[in-house]
Amino acid sequence: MSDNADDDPAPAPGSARWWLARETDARPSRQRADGITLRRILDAALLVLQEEGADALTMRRVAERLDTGAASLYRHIASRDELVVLLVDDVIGLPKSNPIQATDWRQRLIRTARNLRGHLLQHRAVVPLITAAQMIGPSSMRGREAVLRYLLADGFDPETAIRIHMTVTHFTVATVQLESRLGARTASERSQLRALFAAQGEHGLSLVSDHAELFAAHESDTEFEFGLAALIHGFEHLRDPPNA
Amino acid sequence: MSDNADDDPAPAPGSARWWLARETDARPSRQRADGITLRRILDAALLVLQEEGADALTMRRVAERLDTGAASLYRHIASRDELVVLLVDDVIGLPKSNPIQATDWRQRLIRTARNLRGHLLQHRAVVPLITAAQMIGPSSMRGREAVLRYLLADGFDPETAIRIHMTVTHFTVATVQLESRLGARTASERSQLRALFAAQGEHGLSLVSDHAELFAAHESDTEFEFGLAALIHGFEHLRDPPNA
DNA sequence: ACCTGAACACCGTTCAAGT
DNA sequence: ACCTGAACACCGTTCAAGT
Repeated sequence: MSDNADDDPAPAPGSARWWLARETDARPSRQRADGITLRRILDAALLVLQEEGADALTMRRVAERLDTGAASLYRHIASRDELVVLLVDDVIGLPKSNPIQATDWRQRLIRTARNLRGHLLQHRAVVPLITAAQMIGPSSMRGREAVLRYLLADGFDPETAIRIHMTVTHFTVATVQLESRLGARTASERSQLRALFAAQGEHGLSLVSDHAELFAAHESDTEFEFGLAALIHGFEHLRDPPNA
Repeated sequence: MSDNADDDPAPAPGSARWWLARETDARPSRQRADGITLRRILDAALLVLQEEGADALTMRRVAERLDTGAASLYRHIASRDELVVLLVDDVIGLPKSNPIQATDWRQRLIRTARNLRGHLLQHRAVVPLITAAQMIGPSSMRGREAVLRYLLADGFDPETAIRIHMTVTHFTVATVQLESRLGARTASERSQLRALFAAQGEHGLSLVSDHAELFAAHESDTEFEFGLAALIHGFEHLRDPPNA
């Protein structure tokens, strides 16, 4: 009789329903004879991703690293999509971030965002795989709790605190994500970029062409710091209750 | 003797070198007998994407729409990657945006960003395919020229203007991108989300659990407007020369 | 000269057959 | 009962054979 999706037989990997089902089913999953575990699959997948690139992340290749066939992986995960979701959450949770010491909420927000950015940049390979759907896994939840704690302690009301947290987190992930496929820019790539901007004059885009040098010089580190500083300036106007 | 990549035989689709090579080779590409053109391929691809989803965007399926075989597409594009890059730039360029009327740079920035967001939301299917690499195609370049024009006219120095443009554009695209895989949230999905947040109490995350309702209620429209307002507040502090 | 069917080297996933 | 080789239904891309 239900017309919602609560009884959908197969929730999409990464969705709230999927994570919930996962908590419920959290059976210890009796040790298999062959010694293959979810942990080993995730480790193997991360290695494939880092060493061979995104295109190489196939069930067959991961299985190869574990000296078995692709079919064997299906005893531990239901699909390749699940593997990706679990891998992303796993990597997001890796940094045993030492608690952030700072007296000021602005400083704590900035350091938290920089920590996340630094961590993501160290794991560039997984960044393109991150979607909002995956940012509700256990690792993301732990990060949320910590940020929420200090924003509330600093006098923000819960609604504003959550909005600030979401905005900064999404901004940080997104900045890394949009730059991740460009990779580290070589001098040659930068000069190609300058040439491309300069060439736009031929299509009547004189301003883009005139400032080709500045566009080519644009650094995503700078953009991140600039945007983060602007956001935090903006948040001060929205503080509640005002510090008067 | 060159140790840079300028003579790399096959630049990656979407890279500056690739776009540059495309401008140079801009031969009119003599009409084929069968009437298949790049234009028709892009239109067919967009239809496949919108009607059948991301997984259906295969060379075979696009070719089917044009009553031919996959091999025939390779006379017009070099690879599937090229198709995706061209499709994304094509869609970004679609809106014949009527020039934005506003007296204030803040208002113009806000309307430009909202226009872009609205346009992307109307073409959700292509959003996950956007990367920074594609945002240097001809359509993006045209948008850049327009934004740059009014920021410079409003007294920003070129470096700041470019930074503001890049930050707002990336923020806007990224916000849509992170939410795009969640799709329109149904009441059921929202209640699942609330349940997931509420369940975090069992893992010691009491703040996340206590505010489950607020997290589940979080709207990406609100986040977008909140972040955009905060960014623009922040930009005012960085204006150069100051309006004194 | 142009076009494309058929083939190649892959995929994710399933399941019958083995242990 | 558990595991997995082999098969199925797909991919993107190539190229020899056709027109």
